[in-house]
Amino acid sequence: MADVAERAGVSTSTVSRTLRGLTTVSPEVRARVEQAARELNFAVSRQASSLVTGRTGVVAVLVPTLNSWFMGSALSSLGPLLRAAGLELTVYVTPDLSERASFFEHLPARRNADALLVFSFDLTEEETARLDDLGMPVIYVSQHVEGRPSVYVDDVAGSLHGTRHLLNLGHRRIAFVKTEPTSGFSFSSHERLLGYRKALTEAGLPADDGLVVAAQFGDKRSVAEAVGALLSLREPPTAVFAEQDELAIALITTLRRAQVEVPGRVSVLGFDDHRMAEWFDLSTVAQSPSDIGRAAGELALELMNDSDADRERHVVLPTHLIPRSTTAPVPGGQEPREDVNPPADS
Amino acid sequence: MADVAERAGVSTSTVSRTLRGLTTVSPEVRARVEQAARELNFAVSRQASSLVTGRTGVVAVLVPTLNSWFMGSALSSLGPLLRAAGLELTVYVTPDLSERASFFEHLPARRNADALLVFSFDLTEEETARLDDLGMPVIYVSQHVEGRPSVYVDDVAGSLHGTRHLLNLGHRRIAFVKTEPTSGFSFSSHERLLGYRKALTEAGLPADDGLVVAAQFGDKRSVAEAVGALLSLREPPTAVFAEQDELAIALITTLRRAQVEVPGRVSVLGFDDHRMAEWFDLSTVAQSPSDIGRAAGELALELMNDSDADRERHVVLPTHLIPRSTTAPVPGGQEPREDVNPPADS
DNA sequence: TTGAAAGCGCTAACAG
DNA sequence: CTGTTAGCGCTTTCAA
Repeated sequence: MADVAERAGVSTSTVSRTLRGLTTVSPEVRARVEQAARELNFAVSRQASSLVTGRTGVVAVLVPTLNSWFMGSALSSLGPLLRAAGLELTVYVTPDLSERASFFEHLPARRNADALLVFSFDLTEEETARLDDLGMPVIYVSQHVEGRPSVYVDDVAGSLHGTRHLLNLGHRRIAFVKTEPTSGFSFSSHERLLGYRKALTEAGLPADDGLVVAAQFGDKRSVAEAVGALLSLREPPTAVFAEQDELAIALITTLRRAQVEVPGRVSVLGFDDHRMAEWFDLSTVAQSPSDIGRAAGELALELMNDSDADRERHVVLPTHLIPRSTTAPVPGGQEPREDVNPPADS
Repeated sequence: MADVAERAGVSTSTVSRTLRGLTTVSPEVRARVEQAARELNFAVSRQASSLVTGRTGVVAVLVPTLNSWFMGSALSSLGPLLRAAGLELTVYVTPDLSERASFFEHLPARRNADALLVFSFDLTEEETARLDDLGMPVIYVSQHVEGRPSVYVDDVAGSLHGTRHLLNLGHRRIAFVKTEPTSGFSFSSHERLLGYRKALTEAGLPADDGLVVAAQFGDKRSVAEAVGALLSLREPPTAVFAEQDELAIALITTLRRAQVEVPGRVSVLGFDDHRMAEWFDLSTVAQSPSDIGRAAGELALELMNDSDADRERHVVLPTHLIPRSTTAPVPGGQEPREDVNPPADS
């Protein structure tokens, strides 16, 4: 910066002011400084400036993985939003429990970010407490934590509506397939199961634990076992609600391979509206990760810049049922019954 | 840090040495300092330390998007690798040309990273030159640039082998469907087309431009048009090689919807071995993005830490043909001909 | 093995 | 509107 100052014939203070866009610089001086900076290919060292301002100019995100449709979409919208605000995005990828433990032990973000976005984690009390005294805004994304800023879709309502759709098609035996609980790395899982149960209760149907099974969509065997469990029930389901689209696709493939027609014999409903859902013509409950990313970024900016901002704000995004061709009326021509519809819409 | 020093009854120099793991600290002092640091919940400010050391402790990546199977997998393996080396990962997401221009204009990474990994870009000479005097190692990933460190799979060989597979099944009319050229955001595209052409030439087949069409897999209409173009040829293809798995899936869906059996009438081969490929039972040419991410990270570490390292090293990763159920012998029972096989294996 | 002192490159407060 | 001055929190000589 000293070089730039010398070349422009001014002090470093002036260079600093110019480069930060302060208005208290005369146009001619500004022009000279900018040219000098350009000629010398100068860029301000964030390290040095943050040392004195106390702001790092970076927003950190903690994610279980980057290898998912959800995270990819969310961060792809978050990134540009932050850059537009002059901020950098640093990512902590925590694929397993030991990485996670290490993150919480060292909290490397501590002094190296102005805000932290925590994605899709199911945190322990202790972990949350740890983050509380991190000294920066912490936003919980795709999950909600009491009394802390959060951004998420209403998973309960989403699966409530999804299940109602199946009920309205006349289905009475509706299974729910959840992902294998990879301890602490998913939050929505419970909520979606909750919405499913709520809809059944609403319809006066008894809870049947045999209809709730778990599977990992990366693992053909586990999917086959889940399907097997359902098909071997005394009274097998006529519809399956999958916790995620990818799981739904795995289920459909497995069912069809076993000569069980979808939706002829079993309807399958997903959750996400994953990019692949359209090609599979999968009926699903849509959420928009890019909206989530954007909302989370905006909330982060607000909390960073405005100390009066509501530090307990919850931003809840909607879901939308997208009926496509993997859900159909219950086989046997049974007409949807009136009493299926809930007394009032939530 | 001063607080820690006081609490441990030593100087800040000693604290600094301890926390960096230097061996020139007596065990008892080290213990005291570590405890004090823990009690005060202290973390070193990267900003301050990098100001004096000149190293930022961050590795930057420039990516066109995060919203893809490839990027997600690559970064999911890169992230933990860097963290293990005590480095942070900052991501510049550049989804469009204006963001890209802005990145190259300001080069925000300039003084704020120790290395830059550039993913999947098709750079202009000028952009490459710009990166050359960034003052840090720049590694080109999933692309190769003459005289610069690069990590990529051998796309040419991959599609050469893929095409040979189709030839060996007796196919003679083999189409290639590429992605719409989103100017400058893909590199492998050309290479894969090249490998395809090479295989045809090898087999003594003429190049037929009518067999090469473009489509965007996000856009049903464009996929339908591409399929239409192929089906309306005087002599339609009996096999289609798609530049990417997602495109292959879109093609298969579109073909089947049009009552064109796959692989009964048309074989379809993909490229990537995307997570979904297995569920679709898609024949494909596999690459491993997580291996790429890992190799890129290792190369970056090497270039950052060892000034004698080869600054022009190219790491080329292999591809593997995975035959599944979307490729079959050419319809009509025509036997594979001997002269299809190339004189020598590459 | 430890401490004292001198900056790293920048911004902020205060004069002018 | 611009320059001077004093640090921000660390690491690194250099001495002890």
